[in-house]
This record gives sequence, C-alpha cells and structure tokens, in this order.
Amino acid sequence: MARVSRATAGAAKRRRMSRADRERQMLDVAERAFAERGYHAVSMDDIAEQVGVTKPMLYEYFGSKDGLLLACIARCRAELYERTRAAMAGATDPKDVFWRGLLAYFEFIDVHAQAYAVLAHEPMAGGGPSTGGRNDTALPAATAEAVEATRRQQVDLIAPLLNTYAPDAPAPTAEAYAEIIIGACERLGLWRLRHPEVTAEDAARHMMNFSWYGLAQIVATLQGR
Amino acid sequence: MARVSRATAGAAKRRRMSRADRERQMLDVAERAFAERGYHAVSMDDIAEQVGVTKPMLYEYFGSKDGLLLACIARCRAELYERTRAAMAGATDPKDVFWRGLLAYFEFIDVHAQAYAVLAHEPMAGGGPSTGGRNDTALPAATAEAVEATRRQQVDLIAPLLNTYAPDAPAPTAEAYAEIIIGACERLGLWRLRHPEVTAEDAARHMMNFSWYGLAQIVATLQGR
DNA sequence: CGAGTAAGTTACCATCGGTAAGTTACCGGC
DNA sequence: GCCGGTAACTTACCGATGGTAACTTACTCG
Repeated sequence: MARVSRATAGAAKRRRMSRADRERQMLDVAERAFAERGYHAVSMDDIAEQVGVTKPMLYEYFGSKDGLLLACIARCRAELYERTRAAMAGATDPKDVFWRGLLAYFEFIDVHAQAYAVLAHEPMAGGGPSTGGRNDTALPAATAEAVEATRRQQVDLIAPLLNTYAPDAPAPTAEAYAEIIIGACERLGLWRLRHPEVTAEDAARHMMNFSWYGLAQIVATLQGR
Repeated sequence: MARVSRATAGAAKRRRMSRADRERQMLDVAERAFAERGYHAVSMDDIAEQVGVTKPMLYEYFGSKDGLLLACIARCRAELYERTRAAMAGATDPKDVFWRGLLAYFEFIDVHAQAYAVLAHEPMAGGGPSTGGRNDTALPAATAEAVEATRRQQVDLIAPLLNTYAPDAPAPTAEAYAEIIIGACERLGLWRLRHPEVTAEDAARHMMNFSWYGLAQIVATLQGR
C-alpha cells in the first residue's frame, strides 16, 4: 500500500516535468479518478499519489480542489464543443446541421461515458448570498467563471444558429431555445448511461424527432382525426 | 456567539420535540441554509445550531450530510411533483395539460428560487465502480435511492401521458421524451435565475412553443419558401 | 411512582483541504 | 565547467469539519 510506484512513468526515478506536461497529466489522472469514484470520494493526496508528486503541486497549479474539478470540466467541455462545432461545419441544410450536432454530441458522451456523469453536474456554483459577496478563495471564483464561460460558449454556438435560420425570433427567445436544447441533451445523455442498449444514434434520433417536429406532430395522430 | 438562542421557538427554554416535528424543522433550516450559502459552505454544526440542537441529532435522523441534502431534495421534489400533477389534473386537451404542467412547474421554481438552484444539481449520485458495489454508509444509500425514486416519479408522470396521447410511440421513446422535457425544464429554470425579467409564464411559453411546434415550424418561415 | 425509552448532550477522533518554508534538479551565461 | 538563479518539488504542519461513542435527562405509560 505504501508502494507509490510512480504511476504513469515507467521505471525511471521520479523525473521533473515541464509545467504544461505536468498539468495535462494531472488533469488526466483527476478526470479519471473523479469519474470512477466520484468527486468527494477522491482526496487531493490520492490524485497527487497517482500522478507521482505531492499535494502542494496540485495547489500550485490549480489553486484548490474545486479549481482542479473545474479545470477538468472546462477541458472536457472545450473538447465537446470543438467536436460538435466541427461536425456541424460540414452541413448546409439547417436540419442537417442540427442532426450532425446531436450525433457528434452523443458520440462524444459515448466515449467519455462516466467522466461525463460527474462532470455534467458540477457541484457548487455557489449562489452567493444576496447581500455581501463572500468569496472563499481567489482561484476557484476565477475558474468558476471560466466554466460558466464554456457554458455560454455552448449557448453561443446554438443561439446564433437559430437566429440565422429563424430571424423572426427575438434574441432572448433564441437563447431560451438554446438552453432548452442543451438541458435536454444533457439529461438524455445521463439517461443513456442507465440504458446501455440505446445507441448514440438512437439518442440523437429521439432528440431530433422531438425537437424538430414537436409534440403537436406526435399527438396529431390521435388528435387530428 | 455562544448564545444559541433556540432559533425557531419563541422564548421558552429548549423544549423536546417529537421526532417528526424535529425532522421537519431540520429540513426547513437545512433547505434554507443550503439554498442561501451553498451546500459545502454550510457545516452540520451550523444547521444544528440554527435548529437549536446539537450535531449528533442530525446524524441520528439523517445519517450523514448527504443524507440531509438528499432528504431536502426529496421533499422539495415531492412537493413540485404534487403541484404539477394537481395543475395538470384540471385539463382535458393534451396541449392544455402540457401548458398547465409547465406553468405550475415554473411558478413553483419562482417561489423556491435559490433552493431550487442548489437542489437541482444534486452532487454525487455516486457512479459506483463497475466492479464491487462500495456503499459508504447505510442511510445515504437508502436516501439516494429515494431521490432517484422521486426522479422516476417525474418521468412516470410524463411518459404515460405521452403514451396516452400518442399510443403509436414505443415505450422507450416516450421515456426518452419525458427525460428531454424534464432536462429542458430544469435548465430553463436555472437560466431564469440569471434573467429575473423573464416571468414564469414567459418560460412556460418558450418551452411550449419549442416543444409543441418544434424547430421545423420555427425554421419554416425561412425554409418553407 | 418508577422504569423504560427516546430526545438530547459532551467529548472526542480522523480525514482532508489548504499553506509556509525549505530543498533539489535543471538551464543558461560566463 | 562551474555557478547562480529559477522553477519543480518536498516535508511538516494547521484548522475545520464530517462523523461517532458513551453518557445524561426528560417525557410517558402501565
């Protein structure tokens, strides 16, 4: 148990690494650990040990445990964003844009599986008290905003798209729709974790059918008659 | 500071209460505290002090801090469920059912405001390791399932409804749609917290327009031509 | 009225997030 | 090649807090 075994590296004695490399490695280990065992079941010492360094290094790079989690989320979301953006780029037809985006999204979830489960529900986000802004520490607040930024990124990916295809709708409405889509996708992604038989394409299709045609269409078969 | 001041009660010296009463009181205090200051910013001692008892009582009744949070969530969700269910009961037209449900939902959020913000994202939900089910304690696991039950309750409120109005759709599809709707509503609820100018009715209308008519309708103005 | 039970308390432990101060490897200039 | 500065890294520690064991006190009911 005391055997630390320098984790990732082979057999060489603990080597020093550049900050950038160490950072990536820490994120890899942390993401995996959080995903497998849950956020609060993992201690900073655990992560440090797996990385092959000691705790203060984690704090040097990420400021706090929340900071580390947030950094994981930010990276993961950034990648997700890039994937979906790239997937949608190839389409011209609005429906096709939507379809490709959905498919890319659920395929991404497919790979990152559990990581997504933990990362999706970021804890805290602390709704500060209305009077008096209480900031626990410096770093977390900053990173918390960073994650909020990546979220806005998602909204800003979808909202303008809607505005392009439907210029009639006022801006707030487009934003609301973007939130709706994101929320629905996140939930459906979580749902899929409990239903392994549902493929990514199935999920995308459900989302597509619902969002594109609407409930009216679905209910129509009964009502229209 | 040492003055405990028996919180809720008037001036009488600390009185003993029945378990049921104490439990409710604890939940009231905890819900409020969590909502105002965030989950991990509130200590069990804080809550105990506000209630006018000491920590071990909280543990006697709820087993753990998670257990307490989960109990708050469960109660809150149960009330939400009851409200929406009651609201929908008065309608016959499927569209009206949907509308009333949405409105009741967002009006509930309106009142519980911040409480919802914290309670919506339950932390953990611990994705157990694939091999070997590790249960920390007895109580939390039980309450965790209780919250999962109330979630299913929400799905089970919507899914059969869809199946009633659209018997063509296979059961899994209905369930998927239910998840979509819930996810979208939760997200929209969170979005509203950051946009106070958006009324509950506005939110319900957004959700209605999107879900009922679908994006096809929205895009149609441009594409249909 | 007294005994059992349930509400409640005191005192404590262990873990873990977070930090200060010191140490060692590496790198570039002379 | 040696030297000094910087940046990676460590040891050793603290305080808060989740959680528990053992004990005490009030209420109830036969």
